[in-house]
Amino acid sequence: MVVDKATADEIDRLFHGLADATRRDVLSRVLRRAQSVTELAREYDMSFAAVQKHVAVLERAGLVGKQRHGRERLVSGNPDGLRRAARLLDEYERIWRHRALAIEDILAEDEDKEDA
Amino acid sequence: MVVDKATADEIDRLFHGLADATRRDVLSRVLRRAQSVTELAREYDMSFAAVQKHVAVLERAGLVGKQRHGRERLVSGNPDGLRRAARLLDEYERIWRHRALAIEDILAEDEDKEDA
DNA sequence: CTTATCTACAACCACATGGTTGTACGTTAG
DNA sequence: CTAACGTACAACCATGTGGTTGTAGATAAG
Repeated sequence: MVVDKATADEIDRLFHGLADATRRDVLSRVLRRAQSVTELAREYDMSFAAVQKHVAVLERAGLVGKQRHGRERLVSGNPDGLRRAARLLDEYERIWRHRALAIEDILAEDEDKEDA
Repeated sequence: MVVDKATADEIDRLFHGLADATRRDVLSRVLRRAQSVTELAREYDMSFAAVQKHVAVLERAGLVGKQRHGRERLVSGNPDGLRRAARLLDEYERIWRHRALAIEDILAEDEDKEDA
């Protein structure tokens, strides 16, 4: 918490980026191979502009990046964004595990009392 | 992908649940200790009903559960939900790593050709 | 140069979201 | 029993989101 100076908004954007099936699909595609927006748009039953917006959301979330390549913009996956999300989830799991350990300690204490 | 029969909507709800600072804070609190909605509501600068809605979102996401305890409803964290989210992120990372390995293979091939 | 392609962006619409207040109901405390 | 508490839920409002179409700017192709 102290180390991670990510603002709440950044984290909001990160998870919001992942909270849509189309965006997750785009992400998995560009993780495999960088693709132009037009190329991506062909895959979905929606307008080019809609796909463009989804890519923009992923970009703001730090999950993908764009490199211009001639007249097209190649969208590529950014594994750092994923790792950031994964580490955040790890923190919550750590909280849980810490609590689980604390409970074990309490149970152990009870056993000690029983022994006494 | 074949094994995970989670619908896209479920995953949407999962990440949407995590995409709000208040909800993440509620989650971290109830992971440490189950609390009533009123108790939680005291911590935030918003109405009881608003907190109630956030809890409902977390509940639909499978991140928390409620146990009735007298006249209050105790909200407690559900680590399974977290683990599900973490595993999903792992899948994306696996895609990336697979691609990274593929690139290494290609580079190795190039080296073979150089040797030839 | 002209044309076609890829992209960006604005305007618009329907609907979801996050917030509010108010009301009603079950349960505990006096 | 009555009063207070914890919760649930409906109605409402402002704003955000996901979609559309249309227009305009760069860049590549002929």
